[in-house]
Amino acid sequence: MGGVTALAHHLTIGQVAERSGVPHTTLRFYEDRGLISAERTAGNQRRYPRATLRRIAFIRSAQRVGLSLDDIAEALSTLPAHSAPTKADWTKLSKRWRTELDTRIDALQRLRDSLTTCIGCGCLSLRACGLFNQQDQLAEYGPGAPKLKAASEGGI
Amino acid sequence: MGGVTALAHHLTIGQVAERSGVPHTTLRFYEDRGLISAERTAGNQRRYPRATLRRIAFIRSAQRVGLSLDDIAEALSTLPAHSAPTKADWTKLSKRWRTELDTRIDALQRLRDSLTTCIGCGCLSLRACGLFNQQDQLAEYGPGAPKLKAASEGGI
DNA sequence: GTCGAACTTCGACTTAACTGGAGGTCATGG
DNA sequence: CCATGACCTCCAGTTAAGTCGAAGTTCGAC
Repeated sequence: MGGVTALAHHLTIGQVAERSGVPHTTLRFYEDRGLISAERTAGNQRRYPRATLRRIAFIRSAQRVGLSLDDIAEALSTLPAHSAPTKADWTKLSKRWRTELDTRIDALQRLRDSLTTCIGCGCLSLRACGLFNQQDQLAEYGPGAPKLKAASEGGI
Repeated sequence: MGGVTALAHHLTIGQVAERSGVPHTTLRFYEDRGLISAERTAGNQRRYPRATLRRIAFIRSAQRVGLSLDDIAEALSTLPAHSAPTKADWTKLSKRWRTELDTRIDALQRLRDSLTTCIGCGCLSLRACGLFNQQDQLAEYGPGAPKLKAASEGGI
């Protein structure tokens, strides 16, 4: 119960869980997957630097828009694990993701617009619309569960 | 092997699989989940109306942008299962999804822009940026695996 | 120095979305 | 009429992302 104090800039897992809204079980899971990391006390307990909160916010944001933890882990690997990222760090990350995010935004807009445009243009079959055409080109990039083997040119 | 003929506007599962690019196993799976349906021959084999191809294209598009099969199933339940959807059908579907899709597009753009904007404005902590703020509001809307229960406004 | 909350590991379970195999049935060109 | 390939059902396995519980350890306020 009492006041958990802990060295000002080192947060316990419970504190991080509370502040980030991410369950502590999930934080350990993220650690397993290499998304975050922590120092340990003499007694083997985790202590997180504040920068971790930022990392977690980023992870959740990226997840919300449909990116996998593997993709996110790869991107995050370019950021320093324990200190606050520098401008250069962000720029690097930004470059890698820009295209990927643009593609996804495009797909979403396409879907949304198809719902209207296809009606407007009378091509109810969708056949001439972006919806269909994208389908073919992005082909196996499709849905998201198992294997996802090849995955193409790696870069996210 | 030979020419699989079948009544012109009724496709076999193999034909649908080939034309849609979706494995036949997955087509049966989709049927279980109520996403598509088929008539049966006297011998109990599936025969799909052509409109099914459109449904499948829609399903895959929606999945690609991160919607769950449950969400998609719900939306599709407003469309006629066997005939081509009418303009009114599409309009109904469109209305239901518009907001949802807009929200997702927004989140994506926010993430993308955060990668640049946060650098530009110097708030490397992201704390003042959309990334963080959205987090709270969309809260439980978040990641996608099990339960998804209360989740609360945790606040990152 | 002790007591309870918070922490530790580890392994089993869950959900979503498939994927694959076994074992049997249907359809059709020769 | 029969071989072969496409189809059928059922069920078990996989991957991703968690989630839960047991059993034991550490922390820190009293």
